[in-house]
Order: sequence, then structure tokens, then C-alpha cells
Amino acid sequence: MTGQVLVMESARSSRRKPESLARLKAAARKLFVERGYDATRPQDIAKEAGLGHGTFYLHYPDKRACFLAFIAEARRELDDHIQSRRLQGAGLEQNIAAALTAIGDYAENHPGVMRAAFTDERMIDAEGAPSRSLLAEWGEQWADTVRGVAKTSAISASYDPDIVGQAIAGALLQAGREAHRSPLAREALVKNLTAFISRALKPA
Amino acid sequence: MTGQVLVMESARSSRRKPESLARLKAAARKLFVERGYDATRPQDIAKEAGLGHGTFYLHYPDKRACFLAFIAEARRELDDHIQSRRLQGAGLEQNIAAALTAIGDYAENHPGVMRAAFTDERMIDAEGAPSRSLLAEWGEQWADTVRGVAKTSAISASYDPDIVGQAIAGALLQAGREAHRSPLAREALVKNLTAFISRALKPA
Amino acid sequence: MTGQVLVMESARSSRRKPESLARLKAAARKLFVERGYDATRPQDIAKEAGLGHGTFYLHYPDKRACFLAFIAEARRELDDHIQSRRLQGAGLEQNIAAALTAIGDYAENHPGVMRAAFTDERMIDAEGAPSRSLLAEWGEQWADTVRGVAKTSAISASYDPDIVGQAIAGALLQAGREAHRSPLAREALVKNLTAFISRALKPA
Amino acid sequence: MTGQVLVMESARSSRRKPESLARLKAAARKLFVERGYDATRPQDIAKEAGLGHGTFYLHYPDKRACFLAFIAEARRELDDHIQSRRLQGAGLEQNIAAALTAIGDYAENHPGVMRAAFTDERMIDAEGAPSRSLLAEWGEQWADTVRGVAKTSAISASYDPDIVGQAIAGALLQAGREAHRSPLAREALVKNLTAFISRALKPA
DNA sequence: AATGAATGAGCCTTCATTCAT
DNA sequence: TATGAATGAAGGCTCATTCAT
Repeated sequence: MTGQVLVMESARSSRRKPESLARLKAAARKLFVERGYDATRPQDIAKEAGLGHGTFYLHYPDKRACFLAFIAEARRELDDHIQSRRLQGAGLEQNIAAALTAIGDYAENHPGVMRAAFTDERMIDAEGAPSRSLLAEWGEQWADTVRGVAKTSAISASYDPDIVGQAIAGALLQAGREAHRSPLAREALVKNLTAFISRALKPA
Repeated sequence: MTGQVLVMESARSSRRKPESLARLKAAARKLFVERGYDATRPQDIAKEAGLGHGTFYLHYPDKRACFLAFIAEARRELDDHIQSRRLQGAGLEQNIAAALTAIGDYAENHPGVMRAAFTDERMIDAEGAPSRSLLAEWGEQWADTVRGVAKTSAISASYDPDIVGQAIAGALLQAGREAHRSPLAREALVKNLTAFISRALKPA
Repeated sequence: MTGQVLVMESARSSRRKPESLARLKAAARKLFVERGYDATRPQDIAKEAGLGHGTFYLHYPDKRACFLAFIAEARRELDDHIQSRRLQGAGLEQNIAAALTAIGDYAENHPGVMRAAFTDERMIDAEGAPSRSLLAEWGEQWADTVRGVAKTSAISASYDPDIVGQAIAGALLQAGREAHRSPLAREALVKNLTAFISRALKPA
Repeated sequence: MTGQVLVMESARSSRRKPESLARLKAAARKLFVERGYDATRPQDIAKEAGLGHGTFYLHYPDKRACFLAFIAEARRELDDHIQSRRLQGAGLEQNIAAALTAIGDYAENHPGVMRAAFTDERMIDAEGAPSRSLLAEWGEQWADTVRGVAKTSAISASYDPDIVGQAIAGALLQAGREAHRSPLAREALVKNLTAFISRALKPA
């Protein structure tokens, strides 16, 4: 054990502060996803990062701040992932298909992170940011999309984009969640939802 | 607080177990809704119920059991509420409208309880029931409804009812949630979603 | 369940106070022996006796008093048992054999009670009786026996009866304990100890 | 108390884990001996050691483990003490005298520790070691001694060494205990028991 | 910057005892 | 006499955070 410690020592001492933060971030993400907020102690995170407990407080003022940072990053990452697949200027159907595929990909490659990213903000705020739910944000984005398409009059004029946007976001997430659980083909998911939403929006 | 205690004095001196349980239930519901699971201590619940904290353990083996009971009851209640408004034999549109109205009513009259009823089951299981998410259950019910309507051929045959059912449940919940937040007219919500879903389902 | 309660009700209501005490005694003995002092709650005793918890305090001022009564009775019983086998006027060897047999019998028929009867009195006193250890009392009794035999000059005069009495008591108990554990023949135990002690005492 | 704290201040500020453990050990020993297991709280031990109660759990997983460690150390210490006084190759009489003296010394210098070392193992096991009673172990050692001496034919061949070994151990302990209580001369104790046991063993 | 021993507020739970019925 | 719901002091233990090194 002493040997092992010594070996790491040299490697560790060469690390600068940013490296420690990166390690803490990764460790926090891993543990928050695996065990949830309450079951994860700052000590655990530091240990997982190969650092002393005290170091945690050199980088985060407290546990909550660490969790908040994790959530924010997860949301950013998920969002980036989805945005990057968005086909600019494409039709609604293609947009839906792209979003669904992106969500599915992400969930598959980052198991557990989505659940965390959607964590009830009640745990978070407590005088922090108002912290809109990620799903609500998605809803707003879809509302914008709907508004955009509406201008081309490809959409029934009687819809309220805000309501419909939230409905689309909710439909995508929940259908995606359950599709992931059951061995439903991803393809079927995309096909069904694309049809569902585009028909719903088309003018009568 | 003293006043409250005095008022209850006569009730407490009767020492009826069922009444204590009822008061604990109400207190637990109030606090779990207001503060969430972790921030609510058995002591707080007992105090809120005007009882000593030992009494809590006369009725529940531990804190988790109390929370589970609360969740189960909240779900039952919400479900009853919605079922009771369901128009048997009515068309899809009426069903959607009825469900939305019921959800809205409930959320308005029992603020915070819905959030609790949808609590992430991760906190719950721990060897208990597999505990399907309530939303997923709703999705299944909508899947059944879709299947039922499909027989009358009022629905496009190409849909997978399971997928579509979940999508509908997700759409209703999320749209309902946000409508509740913003001062959107309930009426607009019902109108929009009814149109949205029924159009989505109609055969091409 | 109601039926069962009713059936017991009539049987129970015919009981008078003394009967309740007897039932509590028996229940206390059973549980103290099986679980020890700390792991036995007054509630458990009352339940085992088929009585309500409150009834316990009609018969004992508190838990400790109940335990003390149990210990006292166990000691009395054990002592009676041994005394009743004592051969009055018999020689030392016969006395030893009788005592050993009696101890062995008792331990076999009342498993666990001996351990309790020898319970460290530290748990007990706390301003109660000085409560001499039972073993020390036995030692004194053997001291008396030794003194008695000494008068007939069948014993080396150089012994201090108090010391030797305690030694005999200790030897008998410990040898008896271990003999009981291993499958050593009781007969061998009696034979060995009888020889051991009587030789030890005989004049040189 | 303030004074004590000041005195320790310098020692405490060094924050050396081993020292804290040593102080906890000493404190635990003191309190377990003085008050017994149940009346000693981890908090008390920590306070006695001049430490916060959290520190207790840095060194022991729980209260029981601390007690077990204490018992084990006390037994080891007592055993070492006695073994170190054992006269290798000496005759039986000298062995007995040495053992008695050692027990007496120890009991005098470590009041209360012997009682603890002989604590009923019922409190201990609970899935731990089978935890043979220390007295039974002593009995076995005396059985070995008896067997050894028997080879030189200085002992009656009709004895079962196991039985006789336990008897000797029991006799020594109980006689020692009571001698310690009453103001009997230690010398008398040694003289009496040495004579008692050696006569008992000599061939007829 | 990094460490990890130390801290103590605070949590969940138990149980001997009381008392209105 | 008997009951059992109610009580709250007390206990064991955890964990976010501090701070001397």
C-alpha cells in the first residue's frame, strides 16, 4: 500500500488545481448518478477522485454547489447533444425525428444522467436560481419551433404555441423513457411520434 | 401554537388510536408536500399532529413507511378523482377533456400533492414494490384507451398503442403542469390539447 | 380474531389478581432467561403473560423490581433443590456427590436459569440490597460444612475454612459448567470431584 | 474540567490519530470498568478522552466493537501478567502459588478489570467469535498442566485432567475473588490453596 | 494547493412509564 | 383490576464542514 501511494504521489503532485477540479467533477457525476444526492457524501466524491476530503472544499463552497454544477453541466451537455443534431431549416418531421434520436442516443451513452438532469429543482433552489425545469425549457423551445413553422402556415392557426410546445416536449420525453425500458424498436418510436406530432399540427 | 393545542386538547384526551393515525396522515401529507421527504422529520410530523413523537412509531414502523403510505394514498386519490370524471363510453375527445379538467382541478385543490405523487421511485423501492412510475401507468391506461378506440377504426392503424399512449400521458401532464404555472386559461388548455390529440390520432 | 379474543376474554376475566401475578412471573422468567435483562421489555413480559402492558405496573413498581424478584426466586429455587438433596449427617463425600448431582439436575431441567441466578449483581443493586453473589454464598455454606467436618477432625487443621469453602464452591460450579457443555459423563464428573475434594481435605 | 482541557490543548492540537485512539482506549477502559457496558455511552467515552463524539466513530465502527476491543485487551493483559509469572519447569505447588499471586496482584492494580474480562460472553457474540469464557480457557490450561505433571506420575492416575483442570481454575478464581474482598491475608490464601490442590492431586 | 483528523448539530428510533378509560 | 395509547428522555450513529499542518 505504501508503494502504491508513493507511485500515485508523484503522479498527483504533478497535477495542478484544474486537474483536481476535473477529477472532482467526474467523481461527483459518477456518484450523483449512481447513488443520488442524499446518498453521496463530499468525502465519497473526494475519495473517488483520489483526493483528500478537504480538497473538495477548495473547489466547491459546499455540497449543494457541487450538485448544482453537475446538474447544470449535464443539462448543457444534453442540450448541446440535441442541438448539434438539429437539422437547421428542416421540416418539422425531421426535427422531431432528430430530437428523438438524439435523446435516445444520449440516454444510452450516459445512463442515469438524464434522470439527474431532470431532477426536481426543489432540491436545488433554496434561494438559488429560480431554476426552471429542463422539461419546461424544452417545451419553450418547441413552442418556438411551432411558432416558426406556423409562419409558413403549415400549422393549424388555432393552436397556442406555448401549450402545444409543452405537450410535444412531454410526449417526446415520456414516450422516449418508456421506449427505452421496453425492448421497443427505436425505429418504431421515431416513426410513431413523428407521425403523431406532425398530424396533430397539420391544419384541418 | 398554544391556542391550537388548547383547541385540540379535548380531542386528544379521548386517546383514540384511529384519530391519531388520521392526524398523523394529514400532518405527514402536509409536511411531505411542503418540505419534501428529507426535510421532514418524524418528530415534525408528530408535532404537527399535536402528538408526541413516540406516537408516530405506534402507527408507522419508520419514516419511509409513512412516506410510502402517503404516496400510495395520494396516487389512489388522484386516480380516483380522474376516474370518477371519466365519461364512460364517450368519445376520445371528451375523454381527453375530462382528464385534463380533472388533473387541473386536483392540482388546484391539492397543491403540491401531484409533485409528490410523481416522486421519483428511486427513493421508494429499496426492496419494496417495483413501483412503476405513475406517469407510466397513465401511459398504459391511455394505451388501452387508444386500443379501444382503434377497434372502431377511428384511429390510424399504423400507430403502436403503447408508444402513443405514453406520448399522450406525457403531453397531458406537461402541458397541464405549465398551464397551471402560467395564468393560461384552463379552457384554452383543454381546447388545444383536445384538438392536438384527436387530430393526431385520426386516420389520414 | 374477534372471536378468539372473546373466547379468551371469558377465561381471562375469571382470573383474579394473584393469577395475573403468577402469569407475569412465569413470563418474566421465560423472557429474562431467553433474552437477558436488557433485551426484555415490560411490554414483552405482559404480552407473553396475555395481559395488557399497564397491568405489569400493577404488580411491579418497575422493570428492575421484576428482575430482582425473578433472580431471588431462581436462587431460592436452586437452593431449595440443592438443600433437599443434601444428605443430613452424611459424610463429606456424599455431600459433594449430592450437591453435584443436584446442580446437574437443575441445570438440565431449567436451562438458562442458572446463568441468570448468577447474574452479576452490579446490574441489580443501585441502592438495593448489597446482594452478595450467589457463588459467594455457596462458598460460605461450604465453609460451614468444612468447619463442621473439621470438628470431627476428619480434616487437616491447617485449613482456613472460609478460603477452602470458596475454593470448593468455585471448583464445583466451574467443573459442573464445563461438564455440562462437553458430553462428559455426569458420573465421571461426580467421581472426579468427590475424590478431588475429599483428598484435598483429608489430614496429611 | 476547563483545567483539564487546557492541559490537553497542546496535545490535542497536534491531531495525531494514534494518540486519539490511545486516549479513547483508556477512557473506554475506565468507563466500562466503572459503569459497565450499558451505562457507558460512546459520547461519555469521547468526552472522557477529551474528544468530540464524532471522533469515537473514527476509531471504532460502533460501541460494541469498542467494548470487544477492551475486553480482548484486558484478557490479553491479564494473561500476559499471569504467564510472565509462571515458573517454567517448576513444580505444581510453585505454579499454583505463582498463579495466585499474579491474579491477586493484577486484581489489586487493575480494580474492576477482572470482572470485565470475565464478562458473560452473551453480551459479546452476536455473530462474533464463539468467545469461550476466559475461565474455561484457564481450565484448559490447568488441564494441560495436570496432564504434564501426570506423566511424572506425581498425580493420581484416576483423574480426568479436563475435569480437574476446570475445578482448579474455578477454585483459584473464586477463592481469589473472595480473599480480595475480605481482609484475608494474601499469604494465607496462597498457603491454603497450594496445600489444597496439591494434596488433592497426589496419588493415594 | 492539499490533507484528513476532528467536530457536534442533528437524525431516526426505542422503551420504561403514565393515565384516562 | 385491567387496558393500551400516549409520551419524551435518551441512545447510537452520520455527515457536512473546519482548520492545523
